[in-house]
Amino acid sequence: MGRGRVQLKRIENKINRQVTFSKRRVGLLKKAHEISVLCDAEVALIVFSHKGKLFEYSTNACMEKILERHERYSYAERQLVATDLDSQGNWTLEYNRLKEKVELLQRNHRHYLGEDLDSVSLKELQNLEKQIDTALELIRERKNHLMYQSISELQIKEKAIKEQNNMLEKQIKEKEKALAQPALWDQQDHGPNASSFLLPQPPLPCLNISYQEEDPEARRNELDLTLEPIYSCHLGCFGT
Amino acid sequence: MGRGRVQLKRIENKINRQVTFSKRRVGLLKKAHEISVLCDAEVALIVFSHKGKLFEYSTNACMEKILERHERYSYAERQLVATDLDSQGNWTLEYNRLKEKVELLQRNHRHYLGEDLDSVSLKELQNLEKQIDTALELIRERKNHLMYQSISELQIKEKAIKEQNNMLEKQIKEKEKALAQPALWDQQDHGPNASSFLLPQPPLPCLNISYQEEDPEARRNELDLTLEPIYSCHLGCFGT
DNA sequence: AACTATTTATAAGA
DNA sequence: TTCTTATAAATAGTT
Repeated sequence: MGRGRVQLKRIENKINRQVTFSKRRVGLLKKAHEISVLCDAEVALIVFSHKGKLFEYSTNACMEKILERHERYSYAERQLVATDLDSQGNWTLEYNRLKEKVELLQRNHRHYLGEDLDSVSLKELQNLEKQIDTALELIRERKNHLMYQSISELQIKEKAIKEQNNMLEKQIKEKEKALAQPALWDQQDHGPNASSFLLPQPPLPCLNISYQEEDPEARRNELDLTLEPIYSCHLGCFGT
Repeated sequence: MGRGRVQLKRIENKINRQVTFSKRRVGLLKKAHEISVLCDAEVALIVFSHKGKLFEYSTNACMEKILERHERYSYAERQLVATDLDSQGNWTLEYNRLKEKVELLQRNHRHYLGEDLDSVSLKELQNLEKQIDTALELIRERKNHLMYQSISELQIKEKAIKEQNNMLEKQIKEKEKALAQPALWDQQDHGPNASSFLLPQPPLPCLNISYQEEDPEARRNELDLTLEPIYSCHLGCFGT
């Protein structure tokens, strides 16, 4: 388009290149806008001149949103491509893939350990962070489970110990009664009280067993009620 | 270019729009490549079709690098613009930006609630799911904190109650002693023992206070030791 | 997807 | 830079 054909190679004449850049830049941005409007597409166009000056166009002027979308899309695509190749059964490809994969894994492994991060961009770092977060989720789930158990057991213990307290207090009351009527004590109360003094534990095991049979489920449900609503919260947003 | 002028407005005929999109998309990508080569410029072009399919071009196929460069550039620019506007007091621009932002936030908010997802592709949905997972982290952190507190408190309680048990058992022993020597009881032990019978609680508050002053820290550190190693675990990776 | 009449983009020149 | 103009390229409507 213009006088004479254009060869697709760098224009060596500096002035010429600059002029062509200005003209084509306008044309490119215009076309980007046109396809965006005509075809209801979302377009983001970024152009850095040779000198490093930035020119950009984006549908509805929300560059960040489109880049964000691209970020998400290309991340997901990478994962799909990886699984796609699995089902092809091409062994040469498979081998090269495996080699690449090993390298990737090693690199990732280092990244997961926080090493070799010089070559990792901020965005990639952010992604890395996310991935690690996700990995943590499983661990946390397990941890949570253990913690719930721990709480349940502590609560059971607590109950049992309280029960034991009550028993002991009752014994004290009995002693008090006995002391209040010292005349009767010699004949009646001596035997039973001596045995309960030597063996104060018996009530505890019995209580433990009965609570473990029955209470843990109720306790866990109680805790779960405070857990579930959290998942319906909605936080965070794309835009800055 | 073509038979008849084109009006710059959305093509309502669906088929027509799709065809035009295909044609113009090729043209646009070609032109992006041309300016890149001819003028030694760095170009990144992202196009999402109406249906959400991605098409992209980037100089030397390094999209990430260019987007990063843009990120850096536009961040610096934004700060300049921000300070500029502050001193200019250009409220119209500011207003429009705010309006855009609100719209964006609202759209995102709906997506986070699972509404309005018709225009969101499967891949984007998968990513959205991930983002929500990440948002959950903060909530879980808080929850964990509360759970640790709960455990600590239960353990403190447990200790205090056990302590109380010990006290009560001691009292029983004293009673036993007193009963074993009924002759001495009338003159010496009556006053003190009666008061401890009427007020069995006093030892507990004292213990509670001393534990709350001193034990929680030790307890929490104990728990943290089982927590920290988890964060240094390395799981998951990019490729599958 | 291929054709073709037109419009549009732009290279070169001023 | 901007305008002009000849010409190459892109593409809308059609087949």
